[in-house]
Amino acid sequence: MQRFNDQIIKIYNTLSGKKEIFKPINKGYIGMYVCGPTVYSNVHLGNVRTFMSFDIVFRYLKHLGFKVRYVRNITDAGHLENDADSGEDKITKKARLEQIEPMEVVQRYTVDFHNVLNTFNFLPPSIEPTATGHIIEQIELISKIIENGFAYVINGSVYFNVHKYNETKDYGILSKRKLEDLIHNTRELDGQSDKKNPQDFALWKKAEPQHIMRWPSPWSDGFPGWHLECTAMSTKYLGEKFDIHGGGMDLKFPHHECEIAQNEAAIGVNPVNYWMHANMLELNGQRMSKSTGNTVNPDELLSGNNTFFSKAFSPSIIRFFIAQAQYRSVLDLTDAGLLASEKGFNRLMDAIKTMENLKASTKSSIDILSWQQSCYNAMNDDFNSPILIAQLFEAVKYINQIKEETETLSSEDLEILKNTVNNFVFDILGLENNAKTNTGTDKLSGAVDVLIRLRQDARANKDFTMSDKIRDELSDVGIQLKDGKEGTTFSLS
RNA sequence: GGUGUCGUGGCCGAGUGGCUAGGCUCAGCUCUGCAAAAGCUGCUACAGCGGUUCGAAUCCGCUCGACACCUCCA
Repeated sequence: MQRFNDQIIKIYNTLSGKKEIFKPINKGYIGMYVCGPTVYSNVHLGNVRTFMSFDIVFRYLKHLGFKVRYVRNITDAGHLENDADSGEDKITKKARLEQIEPMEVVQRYTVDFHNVLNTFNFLPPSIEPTATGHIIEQIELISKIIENGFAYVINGSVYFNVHKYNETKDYGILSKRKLEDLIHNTRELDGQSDKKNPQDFALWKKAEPQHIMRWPSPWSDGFPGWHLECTAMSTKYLGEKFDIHGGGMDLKFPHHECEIAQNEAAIGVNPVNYWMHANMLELNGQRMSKSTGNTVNPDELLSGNNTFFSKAFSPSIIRFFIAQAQYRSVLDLTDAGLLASEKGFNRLMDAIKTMENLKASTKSSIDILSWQQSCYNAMNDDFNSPILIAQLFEAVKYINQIKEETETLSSEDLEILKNTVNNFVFDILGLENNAKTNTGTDKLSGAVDVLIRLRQDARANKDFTMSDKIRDELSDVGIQLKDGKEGTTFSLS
């Protein structure tokens, strides 16, 4: 269904600093590239937030009927510890520390990454290319940049000439930096450098003799620079110019700035129409940092096995918590915040369960179509998921009111309500109803229904000791009974 | 030091020149055998100080404060 014809999407473009109306290069098709992880350690929740933001973008665009090619790379080589020549490739360093083959590092943390994303119900990207799988493309790209005069070779390494580039192009166009300021503020790094200027960055690094990850090239046996892989792979799979490029805020400079420079230097075009940057996740008001221990891994949060949180939280509750903030805002992960999200999430899920059994009326007292459009409006406005969730709670109110018979919906409108809620909650936000996915739920509900009937009998006989005993003991094992006009229902807490 | 983002009610978090999201918490009421759930109602905020405007939390300036980036980072 081509719903996109009816919707006007606005995206906050880092390049312009404004919300812009989104127009894909080819009608109905979207090319989207998001910088994936460097697989040298376990992903943490900050990573999860960024990728989740773009997962929701991907899901929404697909829902609208766009054909989206979503490319998210795996950086498995070339990402240096720092910019000095002594800087070691992150993967190589980890391999040396753990005394294993670099590709074992890559394998281990790629698997971890995929496991975590599966747990959080991510949609897989269309293509997930690796840096090591595109060495040839990267070498070709470097050759072009050298040919065009924007890079130089020294001692087998190739560096991008930022100063030369800035003479005719704008280095800093994305991050709003001026080369002048960078020159004055670049910190002196230890170790001697082959670079002509500290602002120059590596396109190809000659490998030291002990370096295991190495490939032959016209300049030396070595490995590609980090910024290069994204340019090579985005060009290969999305073309010289594509629609959306996403990533974490922290990649804006220098990584994304360098991507633009490389593309301009090699091909002569700015590669991306819309740059999107997801903001950081904090833990208890402070930046997540491995060095200070202020960090929590997904499995620690899901198992409750950590020192920060009072209990374990399910993946959907974390997803819901993240979606309650706009992707461009800093979000603070706290126990109180997660507990509040858990309650809200459960209320939403209870309402969805209630919704399935609602009775239609002959007339509608609610303007369901205008409510439905407000859901789209929320997402159209730079993927504003918190507003969408506010609208979903409007629906919760409607559902309860219809159940209480203070509002009515025709069968046609009731279908619209159901479809819209299900689309936005499950397909677009990617939430999962935990009760639904529990195995054996049918048998469980059968058993609970028996207890509910026994309790009804007891209540009819005014044997409240017995009825309360049933209620309280079910509550103790996490089953909560709810008495309503239409009888008693239950939910799992 | 430079660049950028931001300061919203008890908490979390949207929004943005006039119609003032939502969640959680709290209080009251309705319903109920009692609870819970649900519904209804209440708590009316935008750091401070100036300015622009008929009107600003929203625009401009200053002050104070927070954060990010400038070195690898989602």
